[in-house]
Amino acid sequence: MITLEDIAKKAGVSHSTVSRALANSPLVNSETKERIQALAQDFGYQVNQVARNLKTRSTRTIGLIVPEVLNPYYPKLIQRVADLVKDSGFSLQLHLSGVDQEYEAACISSLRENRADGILLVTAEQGLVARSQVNALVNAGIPIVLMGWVEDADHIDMVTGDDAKGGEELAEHLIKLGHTRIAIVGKPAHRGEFDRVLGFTRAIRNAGLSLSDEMNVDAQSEEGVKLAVHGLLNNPEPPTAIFAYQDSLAALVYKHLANTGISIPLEMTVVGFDDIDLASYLSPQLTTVGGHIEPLASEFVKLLIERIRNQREGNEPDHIVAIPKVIVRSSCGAPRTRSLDKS
Amino acid sequence: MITLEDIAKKAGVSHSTVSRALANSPLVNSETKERIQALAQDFGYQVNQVARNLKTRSTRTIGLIVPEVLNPYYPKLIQRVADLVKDSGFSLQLHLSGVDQEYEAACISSLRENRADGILLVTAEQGLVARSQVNALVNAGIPIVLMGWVEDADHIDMVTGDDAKGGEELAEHLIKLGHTRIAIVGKPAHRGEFDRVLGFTRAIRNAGLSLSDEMNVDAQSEEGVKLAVHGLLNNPEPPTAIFAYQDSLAALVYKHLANTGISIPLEMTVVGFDDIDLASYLSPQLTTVGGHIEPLASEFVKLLIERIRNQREGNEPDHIVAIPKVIVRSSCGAPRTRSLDKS
DNA sequence: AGAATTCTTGCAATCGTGTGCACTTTTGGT
DNA sequence: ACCAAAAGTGCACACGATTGCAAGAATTCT
Repeated sequence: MITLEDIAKKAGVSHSTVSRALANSPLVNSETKERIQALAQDFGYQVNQVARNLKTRSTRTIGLIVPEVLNPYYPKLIQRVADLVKDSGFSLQLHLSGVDQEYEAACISSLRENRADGILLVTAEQGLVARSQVNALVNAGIPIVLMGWVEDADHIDMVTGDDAKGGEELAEHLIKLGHTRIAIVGKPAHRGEFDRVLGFTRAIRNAGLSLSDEMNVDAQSEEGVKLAVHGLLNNPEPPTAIFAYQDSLAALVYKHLANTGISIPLEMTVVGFDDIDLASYLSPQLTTVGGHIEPLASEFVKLLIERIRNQREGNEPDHIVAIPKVIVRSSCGAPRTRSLDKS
Repeated sequence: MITLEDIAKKAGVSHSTVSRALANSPLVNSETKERIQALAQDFGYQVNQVARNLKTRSTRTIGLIVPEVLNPYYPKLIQRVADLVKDSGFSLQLHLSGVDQEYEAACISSLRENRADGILLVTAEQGLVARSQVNALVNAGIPIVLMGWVEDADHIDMVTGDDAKGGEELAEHLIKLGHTRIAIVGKPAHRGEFDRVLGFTRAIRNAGLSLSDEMNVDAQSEEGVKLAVHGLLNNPEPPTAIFAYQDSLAALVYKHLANTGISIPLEMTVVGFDDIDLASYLSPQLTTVGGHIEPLASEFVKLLIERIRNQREGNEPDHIVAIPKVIVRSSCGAPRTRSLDKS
């Protein structure tokens, strides 16, 4: 690999001059500057960022830790974050903390050792696993922003989606359509999902409606959803709407309703949560809650980069909350009413 | 940030000894070694990989360049690659080359400047854009492996999925079921898709069947698929099977068949290509072609790491081909025949 | 006891850049 | 022509680690 020194020899100057010339410093004569730049170009000189990083004590790299990438929620986030990071002139170091989450701490360590300028940490179902490592970062003054739902983290910058509010608005949408018997299907695995249900049930109770236990069924596997749906349909008073609080579960609900010959939305309204791509591929397209990933990702990156740029001011940790929106598609109708067209 | 020197002072030894102690070198007395290790632990010493990388002229980092991450094909690949890279003791630097692909060259430059030990480059629809940069890498002896369909690249290591073979086997599957009038829907955007159709049509011709022009319709948008499906159904001799050569298109075909009241697979067989998650969420589950991402990713990483580990032997560039499999699900039936159960 | 060997440890150079400081050359003002 | 200011360049050190070599201390052997 060709170095500053190599170019210096060819140009008959010292490496300092080459360094300055390539940095376009006004300290070097414009003719020699051009000569050196041309030479570097010709010989395909590529700066050694490792050396530069060592000298300048900065890497212009930010680390992104995400649990996994198969759940379509995360790629959306990654794409957005990557674009923003790139636009800000940083590189992205991606780490997948894995399902077991043991690895989360190792990811943080790796990023520290590699002197990332800042860290974006997306917590997974278990919440914040590597709490002590994160605290160490904060104490060391290394910028870090969390994304997710983390308790007892007032001292850490954080962005969060307000799933409770989203659930609430979704319930209000159904109530406005006239539904009074609404079922909830799923099994909360993390704080966000728990909040969705919380907001949803709160809105239902606020509307003076009741939510009996048999309208609230656990289900996570394909088989579980099948049993849940059949159970609901066999109820003496079956629901007119089903809230599956993950889109992927809603897709399974679709499937089992189809097997039973029940039409959506004519005979049953179904809604989900997350707005993954699948939601608009389903037929009929699924009404769901989402749209907060983009603003969330923006704040996520923006906040971190501000911290990196000047750590001195605004020392108060920020907690930013994004409110998701109900995305109305064609899987909802008024209860037990036949409408004329289905397109 | 705390350095070797800091620990050395606290331990009353030189930084060389600390370095050796932390590397668990047999050159240092076991008692002092333990003392130093304990000290480093207590003070939370984190090695500066930047400095280490400079000295050792290796970063234990490999770069992965992928066009984007919203197409569900790529996350699957990324997850697999990330796991393998991690297991081999490397870090992953992810770059998204973007849709315009101008940025591909910039990604390569960045990875070179950061002295990545090797580069995994997934080409996009346009094929290999940054050809000159890749050639420069090869000339400089920097390990790089391509994934995709690249012409005139005999001198570069490459892994490729044999889409033609996959298309062929898919066609044979349909022929075996008894189909004779088969339609193809889509619009080839890159070499892989082109190959799928090529293999598919070849198998059809080899079976002595014909493929008229009106059975081969362009479509890529939702509207396009709608028109295509309606056109096919209104044909005097409509097809009994439709091959949509991306799963996402197949999903649209599903939707428009449903709108027309045609049942899959009783009245129409539909098959796709890619095996994205969507394929098994559809109802009925979609028969498609896939399963080669995992082996492809494995070879991708394995090849690169072998090149990194010892560049001397096996200087012949490798071209590895993975053959995808037909994944039979429930969207296929015999033509125009009513079967008894639909599960 | 003296010499040879083995253990430990420190010194100093190195990786490739960036940059303060000193030094030389050029410019400009009188 | 002389001197002050400005411009251009190189020297040398620093960033934080690794590592060959030498040297001192401890051990073993004759």
